[in-house]
Amino acid sequence: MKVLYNDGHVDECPAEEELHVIRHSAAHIMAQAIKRLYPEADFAYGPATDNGFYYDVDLGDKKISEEDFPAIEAEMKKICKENLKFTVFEKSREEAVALMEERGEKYKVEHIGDLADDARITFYQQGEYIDMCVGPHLCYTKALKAFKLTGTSGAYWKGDKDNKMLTRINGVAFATKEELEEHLHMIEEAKKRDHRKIGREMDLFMMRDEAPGFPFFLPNGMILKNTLLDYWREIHHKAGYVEISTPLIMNKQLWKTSGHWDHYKDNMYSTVIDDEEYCIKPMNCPGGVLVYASKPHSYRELPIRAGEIGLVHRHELRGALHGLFRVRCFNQDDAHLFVRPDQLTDEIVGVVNLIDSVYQKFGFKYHVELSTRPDDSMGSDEDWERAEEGLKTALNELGMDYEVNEGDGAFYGPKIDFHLEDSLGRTWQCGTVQLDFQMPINFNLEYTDADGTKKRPIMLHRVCFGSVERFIGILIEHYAGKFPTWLAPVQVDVLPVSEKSRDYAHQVADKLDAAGIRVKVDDRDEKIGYKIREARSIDRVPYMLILGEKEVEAGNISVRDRSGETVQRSVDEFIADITAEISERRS
RNA sequence: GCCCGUGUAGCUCAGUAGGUAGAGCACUUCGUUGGUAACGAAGAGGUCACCGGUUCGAAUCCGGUCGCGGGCUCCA
Repeated sequence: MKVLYNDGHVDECPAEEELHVIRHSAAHIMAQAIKRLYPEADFAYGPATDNGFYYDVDLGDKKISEEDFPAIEAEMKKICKENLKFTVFEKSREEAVALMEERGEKYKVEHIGDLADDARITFYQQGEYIDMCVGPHLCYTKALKAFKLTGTSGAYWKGDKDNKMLTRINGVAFATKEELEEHLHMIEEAKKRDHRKIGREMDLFMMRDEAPGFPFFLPNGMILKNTLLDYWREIHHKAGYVEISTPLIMNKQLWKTSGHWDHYKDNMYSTVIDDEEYCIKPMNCPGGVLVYASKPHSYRELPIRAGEIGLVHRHELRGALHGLFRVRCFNQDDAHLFVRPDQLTDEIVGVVNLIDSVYQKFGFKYHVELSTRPDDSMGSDEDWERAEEGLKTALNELGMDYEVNEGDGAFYGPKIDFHLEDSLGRTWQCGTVQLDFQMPINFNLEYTDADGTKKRPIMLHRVCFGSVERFIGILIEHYAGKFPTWLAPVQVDVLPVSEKSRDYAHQVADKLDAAGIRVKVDDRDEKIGYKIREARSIDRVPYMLILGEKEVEAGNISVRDRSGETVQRSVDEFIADITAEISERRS
């Protein structure tokens, strides 16, 4: 595919960049269409995205909603059909400002002001539409063949909540109509995996208007949660962790000492007890610190790795709430490590490896970010530099790829974040390792070193799942509710064909139950096809036992797995196999 | 918190021009004893999110509140 670069030359585009160019050009063509239909439209940023593009636009008093999409798409198609030629030209800063002012593009004028002094300022033009852009772009509008507008939303100018909110119009674009159709179909399929939908169908959890952002876990969801925590306890015990539990409510003075009151109070719930102010913990660390500080420590004891499944409450903005992914109370699979400086890198590496092993267990794709010092932070520059260096050293030692997320660290220290994908490809922060010099200072934590002097330990905060609730949401979408047997709330559904095999079904189920298998009997007065349908599409059980007169007579069972394959087996054989599958936590 | 959209039975959704509500599934009962993705019939179930306004009359129109959805901001 030939594209137009911003120095004016036309060249073959590297294959891996083609879609990006198509999508970016689609944004320009959409802007042109909108400008034709809404002359007052003032455009801000309009980049390509993973599957498409968007343009942020200020429409003054006018509004664009999805109802207007057919008209905009029709105009875009018309522009494509006109087969306008893309051209490019460069301007000096003054000329650029003059051009954009003349065309009433105030956001572009502001953007020019933000560009580096030596930046080349180039403009792409197709037909009457001119846009400041570094390109490259398609050569002709006809080269855009497959696109669709997908929605509108609000977006702050330059991503700053103190700025004006613009209208963002999103679209998707592909090289061919077939790929576009395939993508739209994929999105439809992905929506069926939504954890909110599956959570309801499988009776895992529920939300109520009476408690927005505070999930209710139902019996099936509790099995899932507890099974995950059993796994967590096992691997943490092996990795040398101990477990503690600290109070949900602690007095306000503690949160002042920790720094939470100064840096996090907008997110904290509080209450009054005996006329004194108390806070509901938004994080577990101060509790963990009090446990450490409760007695003297020797250098020989370190590192101390104290785990805590801690329920935290945070006042999240209601517009941010999202199923189990963003809630107002959640369990962190937390741990605080108190380490000597010479142990730091090894401990970070150990934590990162532990998190990686958990994600591999479930087959998750993830990416890593190193988040650095935020504006609102505590502590000295030197400590922050040391801390950021410490995390980088560990990541480099592991040979791990990571992005740097400037200014996104915790107020007490920088962090390594692990981001997992949901069914629609949105990413959510789950695991994190945070390095903290501040909390040990604020609480005057010490250990006695080999030479008898008092030293300050370094503190690591870390989670693997992150939020157990969020992790469960990701798991539900990852497996589309078809959990591996060890996690499945119902592992075996026993389906008698008729009343004649009902007693036998209960006998078999009792035997499985005695072997510790999570089993259910569907002895309703329904036909076998109906029961199978429900067991696979609603309960999503790994195994069904189909028991009719044939099995009663033979004294065996028919085992139907998720693929629909059915085999005749003895009950004992089946119990032996499924027990092994569960205890090995096979995926 | 901000922008847009939205809120009718447990779930998925109809409800045309304002005249106090419907379907399918689920549920209950009865019949049916059925062999690998929906057996038949009957019944029960809703102050149409909430508050206020317009109107002789509001699920329907208007305002506010709350919830939910897609984003932004923020975050595990």
